[in-house]
Amino acid sequence: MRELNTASLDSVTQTEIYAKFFHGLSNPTRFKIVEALLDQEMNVSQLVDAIGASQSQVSNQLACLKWCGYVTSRQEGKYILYRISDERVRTILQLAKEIVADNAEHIRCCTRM
Amino acid sequence: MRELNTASLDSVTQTEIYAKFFHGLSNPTRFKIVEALLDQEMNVSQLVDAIGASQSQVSNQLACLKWCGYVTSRQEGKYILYRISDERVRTILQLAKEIVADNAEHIRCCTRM
DNA sequence: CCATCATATCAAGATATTATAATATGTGTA
DNA sequence: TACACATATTATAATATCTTGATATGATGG
Repeated sequence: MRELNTASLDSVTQTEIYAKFFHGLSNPTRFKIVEALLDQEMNVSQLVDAIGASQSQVSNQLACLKWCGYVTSRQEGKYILYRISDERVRTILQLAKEIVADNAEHIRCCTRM
Repeated sequence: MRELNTASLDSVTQTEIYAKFFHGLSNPTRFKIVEALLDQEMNVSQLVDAIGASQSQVSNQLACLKWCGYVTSRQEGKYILYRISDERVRTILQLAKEIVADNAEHIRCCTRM
C-alpha cells in the first residue's frame, strides 16, 4: 500500500533498483554463490572451496548479494554463515532455468551489448 | 538435442549462460522494454516513445533481449513487432518486485562491485 | 526506380564492472 | 597479550558494457 504506488518517486529510480537487483544474478561467481547457498547455509571459506573463486572475490560478491537482498549473514564463532534471505529466489532461478532450457537454441546471449 | 545437454560442457559454461540470461534484465533500458512488452506487443518506434531512449539504443537492447530469449519479433507491414516470448518472464519480474519491496530498506545495491 | 520511413548495425569514447594482490579488521585461543 | 585463522576492504589494472552519432539495410508507396 505504500511502496510501489509512489508516482512521485520517478519510475526511473524504481526501474534502476530492479535492474540492480537482477544485476546480482548476472555474474557467474555471484550466480554460483546463490546456487550453493540455496543448497545450504555456508561460511565464506566453504563457499571459496565450493565455487573455486578467491576469498577476496567471494567476500566482495557476498557484499553485493547482501546489498541486493539475496543473502543474509550471521556470526557463529569465528565463522560468518551466509544463507539465502528469501525463498522466492529459488523460484526465480528455477523459472530462469526453465526458460533457458526451453529456448536453448536461441540463447547464446548478446556478444556486442 | 545437441547444445545444452552435454554434461561434457563444464558447468561453468552453463552458469555463464544463466548469468547472461539475468544480465538481460540488469539494465534499466532493457528492463523497461521488457516491462512495456509485458503490457502489449509493440514495434520499435512505439518502444522508443514509451521508454524515452534512442532508436539505436532500443534496437540494440532488443537484439540483446532476443538473444537471451526474452522477446521474439515478427514483421507486420513496415513495422517489426516485438513481444515477450515466454509468459514465465512475467512471473520472474513479479517475484523480483515482491522481493525488492520486502527488502526495500536493505536494497541499494553494490556501489563498489 | 526513387523517396521515405522503420529498423539494424557499427565505431569510438565514456563509464562501469571485474579480477587480483595486498592489507586491514575481527574473533577465538594459547 | 600474542598468534592464527576467518573475513572484509582497498587500489589498480584489465576488461566489458553503455551511449552516442553516423550510416546501412530493408520495406512501402508513389
